[in-house]
Amino acid sequence: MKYNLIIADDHKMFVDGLLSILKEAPELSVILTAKNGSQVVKYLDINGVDDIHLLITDLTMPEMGGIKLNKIVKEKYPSLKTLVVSMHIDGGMIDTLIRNNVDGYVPKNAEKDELLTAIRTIVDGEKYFSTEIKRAYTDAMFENKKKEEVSLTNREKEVLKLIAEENTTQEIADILFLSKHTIESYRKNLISKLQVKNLAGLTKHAIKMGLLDS
Amino acid sequence: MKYNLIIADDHKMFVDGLLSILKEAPELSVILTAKNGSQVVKYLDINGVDDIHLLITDLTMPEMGGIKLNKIVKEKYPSLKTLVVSMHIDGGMIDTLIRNNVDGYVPKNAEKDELLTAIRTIVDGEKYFSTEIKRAYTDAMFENKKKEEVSLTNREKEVLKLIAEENTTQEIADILFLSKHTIESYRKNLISKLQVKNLAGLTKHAIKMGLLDS
DNA sequence: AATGCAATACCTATTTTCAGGGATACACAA
DNA sequence: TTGTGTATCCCTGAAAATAGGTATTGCATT
Repeated sequence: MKYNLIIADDHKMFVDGLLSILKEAPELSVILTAKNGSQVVKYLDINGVDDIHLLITDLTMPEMGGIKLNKIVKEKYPSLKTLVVSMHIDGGMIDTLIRNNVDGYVPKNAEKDELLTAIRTIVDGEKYFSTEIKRAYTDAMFENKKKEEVSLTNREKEVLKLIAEENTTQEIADILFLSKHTIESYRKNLISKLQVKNLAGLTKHAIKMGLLDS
Repeated sequence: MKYNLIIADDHKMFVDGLLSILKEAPELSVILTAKNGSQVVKYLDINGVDDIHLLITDLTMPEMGGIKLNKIVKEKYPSLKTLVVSMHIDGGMIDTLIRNNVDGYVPKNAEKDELLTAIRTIVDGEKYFSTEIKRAYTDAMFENKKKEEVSLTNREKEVLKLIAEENTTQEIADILFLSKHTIESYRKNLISKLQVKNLAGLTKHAIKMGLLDS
């Protein structure tokens, strides 16, 4: 059986590395390499998913990252398997991915054998998560079992981002054309939702959630 | 002329990608691939630097990262050229590297041709920096020319850490057995030294400086 | 039709931060 | 010995954040 893959990663050297590893597996062929999630979605929308078996994706990419890509793919093309290969091991991200039915996750510093094992396991219909990933995930769950169910609305994220960018309540109100009282409410809700004590805690969450450009 | 290289990067897949690119250049041969800076330093201390021409290094690695590695190498073995290949483009890091006499810097999403050009330019005795890197560097310089010389005292770092950990001034005073006024002074100095506007800015710096455990 | 959630807006009161001062004491170096 | 830097402490007044509420609108789901 032959399997066709799509690779999504904006780091060319990583893609090259992946391709050279995949050369060792003659049953795997790469149909498309994309620099971001949008390109993958566009390709699938045009060409369909029928002859594609696996999407290997990085997490941090311009335009559309791996988390959103995985979510969209699993909604529109649930038959397509997805494998995340990323440098970042973050319990929260893993949680989101699992909730969105990702099929596997290996860190970028994995051995090539592990990567091939992951790919073969997944195209075979099973899931594959590296031990580091599983450990990070359970760690995150134990550390802080509340964090799972924290979901912020878009407006809340917008406000949180502006807070972390050192704007005062009044400044945020001016930026968003809202009342200062509204922003105060958002801040209050953010502090209680994220279970932090002040601005410092909010800022740390904003960074962890990748809301800031830097 | 034949050139011998050392590669330092903890991401195996990236190293594989690099090796496959370097296969195209028969005059370049890789003598050592290391997972962190310490391994490189250890190798050089034992084997000497006489037949090594270029060190290609990532920035973020366990034990010893690329910044420290470059610094040590340039101090002990100034004849060895260094090329940083990293995903992170940070003006401050670039500045540090340049001050430590790095020979080149290309981002990991560079084309393979650019990487080969960089390597050849450097072993030829010139420096090579990608346009993205140069832009990021000048951006950083214009944005904020003070940042270079910001050095915090140990006490200031201690206070900054506690601030970022969501303690109020009074709480920090209690922890450090100091007057609340003292902590207020520190906070004030930190805000002006780091050129930020409030707690959020302080917290971001604390994170960037690696003061927090998380 | 009713419930729930998101987004919006307002209020009071208290605590904390922020801005801009000044001041002492000590150590180390020029 | 005369700075220079670090660490410590104090003051005032204004601005902002925090805590703990209430309330209206609209939209979506039940």
